[in-house]
Amino acid sequence: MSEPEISSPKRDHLMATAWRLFYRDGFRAVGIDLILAEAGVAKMTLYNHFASKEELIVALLVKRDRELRASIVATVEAAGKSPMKRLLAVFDWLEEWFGSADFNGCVFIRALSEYPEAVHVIHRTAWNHKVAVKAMLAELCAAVGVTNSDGMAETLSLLIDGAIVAAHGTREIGSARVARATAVTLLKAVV
Amino acid sequence: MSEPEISSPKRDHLMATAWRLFYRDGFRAVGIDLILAEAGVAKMTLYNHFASKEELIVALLVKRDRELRASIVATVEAAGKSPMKRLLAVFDWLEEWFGSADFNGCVFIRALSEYPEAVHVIHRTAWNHKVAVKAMLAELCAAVGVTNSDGMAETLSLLIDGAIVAAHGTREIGSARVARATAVTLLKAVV
DNA sequence: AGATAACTAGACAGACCTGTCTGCTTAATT
DNA sequence: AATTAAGCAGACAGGTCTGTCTAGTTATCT
Repeated sequence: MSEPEISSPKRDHLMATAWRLFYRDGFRAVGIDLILAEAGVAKMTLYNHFASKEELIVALLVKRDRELRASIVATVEAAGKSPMKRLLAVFDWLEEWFGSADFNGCVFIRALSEYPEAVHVIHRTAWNHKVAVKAMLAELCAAVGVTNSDGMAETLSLLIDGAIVAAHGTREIGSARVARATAVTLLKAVV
Repeated sequence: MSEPEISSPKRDHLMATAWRLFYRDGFRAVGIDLILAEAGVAKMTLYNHFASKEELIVALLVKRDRELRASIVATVEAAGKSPMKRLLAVFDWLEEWFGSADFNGCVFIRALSEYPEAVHVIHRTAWNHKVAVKAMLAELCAAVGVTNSDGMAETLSLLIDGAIVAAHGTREIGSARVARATAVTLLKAVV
């Protein structure tokens, strides 16, 4: 409800600061007061833009979902026309992400973890992202010529999420390459 | 430090109560006071057994790690002598776990998420579990005759953790079957 | 110049947090 | 019977949490 897409400098700045702190330390670990102090913004400004901390978190997840998928799409497009190269570009994107300086796991998996109840709006919002990514993968699989593109997308999703968890646990990029190599093996078997 | 393996009724009861609440709601979401109230135990009793909340959490993760791996081993042993059946029994174990009434994700992935910093003792303890499971998988793979058993174990770990995340997001057991079918495909290709 | 909207600082409520301390009771052991 | 260990209830400290409210300030628009 309420206007979902309004943008303003203060709102954007609050979201950027909140994102940085939440992603670094966790949603429950970071309080509103810290976000306000770091952003240099008054408390009522936050509560004029967001009804609650929960709504702020949901807005951040929705925004991050859009940006992340757009980033994947850009990498896929840059990979050229070959459907196979385009699909595998997702794993290259993954490897680059794991290697970035501020990588700290997947915020959606972490949101699922911090708000574990199935009915919680943050839990559901986080899972929506994974569903959307799986749909992207299914399209890329279909372009490659995979008959059961939904099934293959589901499998690739497992590999990707597993690789993200491993990268968070080890701080190494290797799991992206393992996932990619496994994807190649699986795709060779069906195309 | 301090005696790591002491067991007492009060300590066990505290750990059981704490486990239930932490697993249901999360580590940061559950306070010491709630655990004490639910357990019917005085605060000083808790702090006589554990130096801090953090130490309690670590003790719970270590205990859960032992129990969980023992449960997997039991399932593997019950699967008979065929190395392939024993390896695939892990995925049957997974499916049964996903279907259990109180399944609420993997507490280790959730601990990685709630304590995202690499150096945090809870983060490291949680990851230790994943390393230990991977070692189990490598042994089972070697018994099957997989040459690169460590590599295959790494891949299967990705599938398993991905399946856990998916089961937590969907509350459905299907991801266990997808992971199992993928494992069969991969194993057929190398054995 | 007057009105409107956005932002500010800061107090405030009421609850919760972890961890410590004290004084008392129970139970087992010697 | 005396000692020791374990657990009890509850106060306490010092801080943090989300969210509300007030009153004053800036800036824009008509």
